[in-house]
Amino acid sequence: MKEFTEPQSTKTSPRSSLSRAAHAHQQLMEAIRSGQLKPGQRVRETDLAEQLQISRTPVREALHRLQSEGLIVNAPQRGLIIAELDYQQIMELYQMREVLESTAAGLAAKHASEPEIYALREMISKQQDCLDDAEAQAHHNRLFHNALYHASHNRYLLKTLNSLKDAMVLLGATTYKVPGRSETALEEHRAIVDAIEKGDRTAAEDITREHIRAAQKARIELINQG
Amino acid sequence: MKEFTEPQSTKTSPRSSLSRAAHAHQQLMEAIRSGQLKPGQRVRETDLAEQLQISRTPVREALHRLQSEGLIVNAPQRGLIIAELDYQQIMELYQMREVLESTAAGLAAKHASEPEIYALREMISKQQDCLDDAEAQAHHNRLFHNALYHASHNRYLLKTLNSLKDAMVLLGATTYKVPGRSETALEEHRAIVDAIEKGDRTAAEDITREHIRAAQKARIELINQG
DNA sequence: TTTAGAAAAAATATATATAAAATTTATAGG
DNA sequence: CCTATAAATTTTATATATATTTTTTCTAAA
Repeated sequence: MKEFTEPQSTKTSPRSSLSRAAHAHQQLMEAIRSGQLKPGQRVRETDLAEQLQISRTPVREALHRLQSEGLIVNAPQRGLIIAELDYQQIMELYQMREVLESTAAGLAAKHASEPEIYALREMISKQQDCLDDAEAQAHHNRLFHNALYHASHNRYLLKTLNSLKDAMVLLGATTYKVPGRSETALEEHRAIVDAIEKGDRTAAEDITREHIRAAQKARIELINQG
Repeated sequence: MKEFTEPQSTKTSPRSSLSRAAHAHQQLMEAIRSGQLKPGQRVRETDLAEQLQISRTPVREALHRLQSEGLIVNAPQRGLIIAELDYQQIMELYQMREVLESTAAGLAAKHASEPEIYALREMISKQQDCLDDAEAQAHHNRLFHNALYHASHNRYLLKTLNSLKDAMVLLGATTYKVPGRSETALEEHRAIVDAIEKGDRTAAEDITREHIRAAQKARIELINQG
């Protein structure tokens, strides 16, 4: 079996200060994101150890971590496989995001510092600059949401939302491929930050809830098209 | 150092079909719950391997898992220690529970099946039967909340709430030790199930939010007494 | 004393070897 | 041709050995 292609000088290649286990985890996440590893596909310690040129021990740790994150599941009669989310589970995922992201925005409206709000605005402006590139949009979108999680100043919320974000990798194509979604999402981000800046908790919650619902609708559209 | 006392035939001794790693994890959780391992205390692979009479490998896995669950943290200059939650973090924990438990109750009002509602009532009745025993109350309380999580029919919510429940172990003494808390909590549980049975989502959410807030107040009371 | 730095000690990360499970394949009986 | 069972194979779990890294201890200079 062929080894994972590891693009050299890209921003995706952070480097060797990482433990081998952490590195393996990153590589696997990236392989899932890029589609080199597809949902349902089997994953074996031995294979990965060989492909990544390390021993089985750190691979094992990475696999355990991915299991606890729900990206890999132990399928009876099949062994470890990349998790396949069915429609129901995807809806549960968005339902959860709706609750948690709106909570994060609401808390940010109460607790975000001026520099944190500034950072959110910066990200929106970066996103504005690449409205035509769906992948870049998705990247900046992730950064925005991450900054929002931090601004909530609740560590459990932060951790859980990060975990949900990772699970989103399993869904494949970004919803920014849906025509018009980029522009709408950008507007929604602006409205969220406006509400946070005003300290309007309820508005921040409501707008964010609608933002996630819109993303969910775009996702359903993508699913129904195949 | 002395070995962990492992009470034999109690309900806490599930047995050997478990992998060693899973067993180690259980033992550690139990040691934390029982106070044999206290927050801030150092935890070493080698020690545990010796105490549990197994090799370092499964101990390592258990420790990693506890780390990802937040029960153990890697303190710079000190190594692995049992996590110590400061006041702020405890508040964040209850804030998160407030959001998630109320969401779970709201979803249960929409999706719980008749047998699931029946199970909730059974648990309330069991709890009624041991109003004088704080530990037993705490046990039945955990079962009740667990059943509530399941009734929400959202796997991400279930998983996250279970994780929060585990983190609660770090808080030590149960809030059922606060005079009158048992009786009040029981009434609140009844009100929650009533709302669920009626399919009244908003009521289920509101009552549950208040239930968690009451628990938080009891917790604060415990903290302030030392 | 205090503090920087080297040496020693301890602990963790990784590799590899062995044991135990689980899965697949092969074979005999229906 | 199907089914059940056992042998063979693969894969994972655990143990142990080795390599790195981190912490501690000791020493010497300020």
